[in-house]
Amino acid sequence: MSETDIYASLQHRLITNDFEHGEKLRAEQLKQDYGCSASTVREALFRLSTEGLVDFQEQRGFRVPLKSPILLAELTHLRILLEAEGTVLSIRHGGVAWEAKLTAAHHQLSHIEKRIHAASDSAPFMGLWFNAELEFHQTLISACNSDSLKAMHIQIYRKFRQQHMDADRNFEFISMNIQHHHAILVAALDGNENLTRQKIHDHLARHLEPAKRVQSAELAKSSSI
Amino acid sequence: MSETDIYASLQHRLITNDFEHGEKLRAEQLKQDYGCSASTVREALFRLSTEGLVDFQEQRGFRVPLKSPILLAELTHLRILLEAEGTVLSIRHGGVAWEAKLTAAHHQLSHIEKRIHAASDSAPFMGLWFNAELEFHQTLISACNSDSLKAMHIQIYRKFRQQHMDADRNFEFISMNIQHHHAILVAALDGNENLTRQKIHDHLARHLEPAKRVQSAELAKSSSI
DNA sequence: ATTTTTAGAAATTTTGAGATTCTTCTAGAT
DNA sequence: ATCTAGAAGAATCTCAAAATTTCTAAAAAT
Repeated sequence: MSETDIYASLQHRLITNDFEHGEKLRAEQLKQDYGCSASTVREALFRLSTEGLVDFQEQRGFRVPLKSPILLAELTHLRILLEAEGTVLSIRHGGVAWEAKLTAAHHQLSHIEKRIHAASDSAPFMGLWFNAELEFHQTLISACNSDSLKAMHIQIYRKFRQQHMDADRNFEFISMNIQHHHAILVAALDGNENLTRQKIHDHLARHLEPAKRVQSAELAKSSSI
Repeated sequence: MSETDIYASLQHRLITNDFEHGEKLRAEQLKQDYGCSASTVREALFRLSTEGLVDFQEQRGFRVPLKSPILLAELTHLRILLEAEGTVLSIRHGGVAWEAKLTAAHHQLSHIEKRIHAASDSAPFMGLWFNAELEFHQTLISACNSDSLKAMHIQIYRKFRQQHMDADRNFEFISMNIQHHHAILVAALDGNENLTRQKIHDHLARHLEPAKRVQSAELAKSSSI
């Protein structure tokens, strides 16, 4: 297993909350999991720290970041900013190929969400849902013609997931999600840029405090770049 | 010299173009510069690769990213997006303290730019100008109440600088810059959010191809989050 | 009872050598 | 002349141990 594989594996474990928030990450311990030396794990942890998925302090090692409602709100704001911008650009440059891809991604996600909605226990579906949800949101911005924007978005998305991996399993949430995703799809296929921005905002703003939600909605009305 | 110091030093060297674009970065060579072992340099290079300031390929080491007009355009777009958003938030939350800080930062920058404008050779001022320019743009977004937005901005800014460190030395550029920075300051102190967005856009859009500039201006008129 | 000191334990950082992989160069075949 | 195979050389990657720093908790001092 190479350094890059270990990096990818740790990244996945961090965003699926395989570790506890605040937990110490010791290279000497983690090397057991991967059958390699501590230095190799250390290199991977350094990369993850630059990305913000791991906290690093000199001479006192690595830790999983603590849970923070403030951070979650910040990340939500940035997701709204980047996804709204990226989706509008996709509407302009994407063409039919993008519309087809988006429809497909939505269909897949919608299918899984309906199964969760019907099932008594959503736990076994969470892995599938996770992938489909990411795929849908990535497809939204996939035709924006900016690799930098996409890279920034996935980075924010990962930190968002790390902060927010629970409470996502109740009936009401899934029910709302189905409606939200559908509203975004319809607005985007219709080419209605402002409505698309609005629906992306509405979808993500549920992760903000009620007070912040109003503030953010106000901002939505102002003009941007 | 600790790993963190080496990381910071290499970061600075990379964004001031101390290395050639495309140059190979050998840990075995760089260790000479810092009097440490190759592994320590390697760890720093890994961190920089995650940040996008260094390209990494398994089994073929590290390289300084090539110059790319496309990448510069993408980074410019993201700077406009983040700085416009951050500045509008600062206008709302900053209060008098922020206005004072912004005025001070502008005064400092303006002073240096006027000296450059008067001088025959701008080269000796570039270091000062670099710091003052970054300080001004960071102060714009400093009261946005989002450490995540600031972190994202500095990351984009560094990559922008790495891509764009020349051609910044001619008369016309500095002359325009003085006007641009002043226009942003006035609009921000006036609390005029839309005008501030517009001026930030105008200031940064000079790094876009003429065609892209129009496109970007259109986008500026649409509403955002 | 509270604070400070200190010695031992534990964790982190750094190092340099060995193993592995890639690149370049050369000789022979097409 | 071009292409391929193989060997020599160079760079990269991995690892375990040494050096450094921090942490813990018991003893001493206030």
